[in-house]
Amino acid sequence: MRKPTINDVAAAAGVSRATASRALSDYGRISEGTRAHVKKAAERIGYTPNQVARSMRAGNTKTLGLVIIADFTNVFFDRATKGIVDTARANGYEVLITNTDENLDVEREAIRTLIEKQVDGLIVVPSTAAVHDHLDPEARQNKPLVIIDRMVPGINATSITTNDFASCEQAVKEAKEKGHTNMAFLIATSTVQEPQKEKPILQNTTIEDRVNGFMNGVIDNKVKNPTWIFSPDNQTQTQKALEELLKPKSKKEQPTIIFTSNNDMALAVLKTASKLKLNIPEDISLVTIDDSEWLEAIAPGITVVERPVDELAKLAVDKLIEHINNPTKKPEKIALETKLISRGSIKTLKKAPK
Amino acid sequence: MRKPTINDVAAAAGVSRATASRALSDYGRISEGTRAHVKKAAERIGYTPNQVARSMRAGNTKTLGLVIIADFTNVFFDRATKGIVDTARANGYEVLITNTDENLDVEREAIRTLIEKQVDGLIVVPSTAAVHDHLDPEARQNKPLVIIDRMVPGINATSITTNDFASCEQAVKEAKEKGHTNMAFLIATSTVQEPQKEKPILQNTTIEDRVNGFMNGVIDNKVKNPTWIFSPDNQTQTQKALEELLKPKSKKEQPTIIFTSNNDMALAVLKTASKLKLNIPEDISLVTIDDSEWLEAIAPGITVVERPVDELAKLAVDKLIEHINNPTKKPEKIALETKLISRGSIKTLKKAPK
DNA sequence: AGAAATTGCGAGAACGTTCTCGCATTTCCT
DNA sequence: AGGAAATGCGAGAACGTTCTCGCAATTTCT
Repeated sequence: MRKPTINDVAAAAGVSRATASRALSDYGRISEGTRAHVKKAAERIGYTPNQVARSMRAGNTKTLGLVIIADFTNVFFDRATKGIVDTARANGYEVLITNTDENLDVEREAIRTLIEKQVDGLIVVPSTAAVHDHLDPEARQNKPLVIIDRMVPGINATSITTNDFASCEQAVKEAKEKGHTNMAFLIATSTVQEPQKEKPILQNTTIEDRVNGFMNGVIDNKVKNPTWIFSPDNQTQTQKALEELLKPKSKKEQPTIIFTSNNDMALAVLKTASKLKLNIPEDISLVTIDDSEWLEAIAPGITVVERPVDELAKLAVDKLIEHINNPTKKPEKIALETKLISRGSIKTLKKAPK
Repeated sequence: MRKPTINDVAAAAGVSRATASRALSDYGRISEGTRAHVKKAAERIGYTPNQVARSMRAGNTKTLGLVIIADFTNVFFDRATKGIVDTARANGYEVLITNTDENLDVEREAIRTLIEKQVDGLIVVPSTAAVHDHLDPEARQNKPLVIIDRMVPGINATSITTNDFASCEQAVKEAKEKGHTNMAFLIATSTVQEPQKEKPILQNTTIEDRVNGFMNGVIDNKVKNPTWIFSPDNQTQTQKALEELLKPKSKKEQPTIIFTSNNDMALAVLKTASKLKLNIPEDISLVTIDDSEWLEAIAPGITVVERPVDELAKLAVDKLIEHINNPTKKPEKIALETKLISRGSIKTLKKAPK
């Protein structure tokens, strides 16, 4: 009734447990005859190895832990998850996944649990850049860690991020060249309660990088009076702020283009535009960050800053496994380049002067 | 240098290993004083329990296995994954995830691996309805199994699916009432090499259910000459078939509405419409299955059949845990109701003639 | 006060593997 | 042919827990 163990295989084959193990795991000194004999016996009684016991002995689990933020409005995390799972599998690892919903306490608890489950390494999207005690080597029992998407200053771990700065800057340049002078920037942030115009302390380095890229574009291209809206990642508040922004006023003040810091914000723009009967790009232009298939499919195609998410995911797993195989390997800080994909969502207002 | 075990805690507290275990896991007979003393010692030396060893002894891992299809064009699987991970976590379980990309061999292998890793139960989106030997009780060592999204005829396991039939039928009815008589149906299938008009053997029961719903709607509403396109889930071939369908011809033959069987097909329609400069719904109406935030955000909002994915995910985990806690529990077949969400993507051609 | 019940704790087995030894037996070399 | 080397296999320990027993010390009951 109990499921067969290696002892049962040994008994069925008439050999010792040690020999059975040697036959099944192909190691050590064993004759070809007995090996085949044991394998046949194992097959006959329907034996399957117990990886938990094997892990116990071996001291590794061939399992990676992934702590990530599940957010469907942004395919980045879903794509990253798939990339990580597939790459891990190709290397003989499975992945234990936890979703934090960007909550630090959940993240703490998740890492503790994964460590207790003896994962061989961790990939984490940190929910905040402010603290990292729960990510420090002691907290993770010196297990290798790769953080992705966002940097955490001062952390002792390999990180793989994207360099959004240049592409954001370039997006502003492209808008200016197409004649846009009144620009609005809609930035997601979880620190502020109400949408505001002043730059708050941003929770993570990725958003910070994007804002800095936009700001640099504003300065380089001499954009006058850009409108900044820092809004919580919250549909109702964001849409209210947008309606305020887009409702008819003097031509001088009305923005002709909106840059959003993520797809959630872009969706808010689309919804508000739809509500106010504004068309893209005839009435308002739009640029966002992170590509998604629907951004390409909807007419006229939304211009986006694309991040190399598949490459990032693969690299994260590869680097993690390198660390697992070589514990003395030094951490690296890797930033992958992004790309501005120009589609039809920036209206050409006039030829650029000069 | 080694990380502390319960033996180290025992030594540090000056008690036996048994007492240390009693103190840390809060069971058995132990005095309040020694319990506190041991806990303090554990804290001091930085002890964290080893769940692998615990699993070894206990015979359970508090881990569930999820075998799913990662497909970003359809949020269903991503939402389901999140729902499953979160619900599992709330019940003290972690989730090992494998992606099959709808490949049966990968699915087979994934299930074997998860069983070897001693998961306490499995949730599977079966890639095909045709075979299920790898899902049979022996193959999974009598571990509980819940299959979701698709039925597998003749399988001995709990299944949680959605009843798409009624909503698909209703969608056709609504189109007819708005005056549509020339209808086209675009169905995803992986069995055919080229788009075809004849209904092939469909790989899974969910698609089958949708097609049957559409067909029933066609019959009930006396729709003449519906156009059926069964196409592989492949952008280029599907778009070619669509261009053929939508290119100008006599008014009589031109469909005024397209129903698609999933979001991937809907994206193909959007792309083709964009390419041919056709607007939705002015030039062509559209209805698809499975809601996504962008389907609501893009003007004028796409009418969809919504499936209760969060509920489905939660139910899958709840039922699985019930089976884990009560191995004699009988399998159930549960079908959740879907809902037609009417937005603006069906153009009103004329009032229905009552 | 003496017997009975209760309490607190340690010794040791068990979960299912892998791996190090050691000991026969066989093969090889001169 | 006789010793050395190689081969094949079994006994037993180890990985880190939990849990059953048994025993001494304490408390409770009559």
